[in-house]
Amino acid sequence: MDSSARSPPTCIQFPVNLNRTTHDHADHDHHNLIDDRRKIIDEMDFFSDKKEARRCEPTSDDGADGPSSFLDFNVNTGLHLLTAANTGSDQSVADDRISSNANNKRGKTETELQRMNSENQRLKEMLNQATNDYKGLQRHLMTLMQEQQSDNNGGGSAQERRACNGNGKVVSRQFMDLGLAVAPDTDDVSSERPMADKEIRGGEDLGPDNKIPKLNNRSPDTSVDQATEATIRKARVSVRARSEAPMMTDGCQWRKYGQKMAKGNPCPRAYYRCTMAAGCPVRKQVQRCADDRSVLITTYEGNHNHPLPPAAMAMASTTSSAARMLLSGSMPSADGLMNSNFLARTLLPCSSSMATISASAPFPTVTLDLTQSPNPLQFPKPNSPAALLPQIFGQALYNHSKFSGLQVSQEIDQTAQQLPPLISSTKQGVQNQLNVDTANTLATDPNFAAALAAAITSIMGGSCPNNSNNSSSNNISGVNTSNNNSNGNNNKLSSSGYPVN
DNA sequence: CGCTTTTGACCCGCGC
DNA sequence: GCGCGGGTCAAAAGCG
Repeated sequence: MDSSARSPPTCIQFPVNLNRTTHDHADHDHHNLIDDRRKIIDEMDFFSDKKEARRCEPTSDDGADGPSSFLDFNVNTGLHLLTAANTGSDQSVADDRISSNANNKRGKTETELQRMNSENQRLKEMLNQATNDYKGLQRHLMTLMQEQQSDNNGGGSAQERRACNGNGKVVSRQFMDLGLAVAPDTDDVSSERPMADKEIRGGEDLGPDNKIPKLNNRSPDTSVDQATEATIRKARVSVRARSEAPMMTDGCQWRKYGQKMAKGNPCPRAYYRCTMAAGCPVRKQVQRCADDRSVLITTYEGNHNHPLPPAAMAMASTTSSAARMLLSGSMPSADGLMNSNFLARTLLPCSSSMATISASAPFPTVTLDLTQSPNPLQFPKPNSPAALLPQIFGQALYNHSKFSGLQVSQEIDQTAQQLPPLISSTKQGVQNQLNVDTANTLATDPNFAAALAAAITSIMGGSCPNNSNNSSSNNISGVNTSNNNSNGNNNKLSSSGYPVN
């Protein structure tokens, strides 16, 4: 398994913002090109007669939604020309009946068509040139990163590694691992699904396996994997977010299976399990913060064993990655605890208060605190606040990757129960690489994570008054903060709609 | 009618 | 062994 083969899945960590940032990234490199294209099109319109220009306008609108991709570019240009050709053809038919000057007009149009064809050719060459330049730069960047990493290999101390953002192979591998944690390589899908299914059945009594202790009933050969599995399943990711909505939108389908009063909190804790696939082991708990009931605490546990919609990929990526990070940072050893504390410090160094790791029993937990607004900034609102979490975790994991040991074999071994790939096409594979670069670039921005958290907080807080608008699509019944009673184990709570995924 | 929520009961681990 | 608390089960109820 060479490093080049590993690269593609690396970026799956940032499924949502990747798309956005990829655009941004591409825009940086192709901004001039796009601008040039538009200018050129304008020029074409300028050279065309007014009728043609008017006819071309709707065509150019086809690709006018946001930053245009290369595909849009090609198609757009082609349509442009085709429209012109058709225009000429139609005109000639009509003109045959009307005027003897039609031939003159037709000849004019054909000349125009030839000119536009050559223009189109020239634009395509420019596009290819820009694409090649970009790929070359990207390769160069990767080379530099690897060189830097090899330089850093000499110094073994954590401090040294902390001081320098040595990435290269280490980071790549970490990203790969994380990618596997959520969405394994495309090529593995076909062989993976059956394995995942077998895993589910093997976990026997379909009955949402759950019962962690029961995992220990397998063959001795898999004892290590079992331990890893159990640890991963126990590892939890807790997200604190300020929201009046009953539940954080994460794109998954959940079914409530229980509710209890937790000690020390007047608000009940609701238990949900993922219902997007039978036997999916993922659970989550939703509870209001005792101190501040406007804060919603959502705790995720486990990894999905089924495909997820993009919206759900975000949170799934976050939780899965965090679980894996905990796995490497909270092994049952003194070193594990130390490592966890170390991780806590390395998580989001620019906003250390946002993420904490608790290695204490019973379960290692990463807590993402999105309730603090260190640096209010304006960000484009994503479809789901959860969509941004992987970005934050990307930062955390990026940093963590410099310190933690990597369980490559484990990661590979556990691909079987991980999610299928988010990305399958070659073009998107290229985007993956761009995404990693983008994530790395963003991770180096000291204000990025903090600003992002502020944006998330504002988004979630802003969704309160009309959360039916923002969260109705994915919302699930959850905790009601107002009508809690504290007698006995269970409380009656109001319910709401189901996810519409 | 099928799915989800509710909710009392049950199981399990842990501390004493 | 017992009590406590967290977590889950499953029958009943609710809902569209």
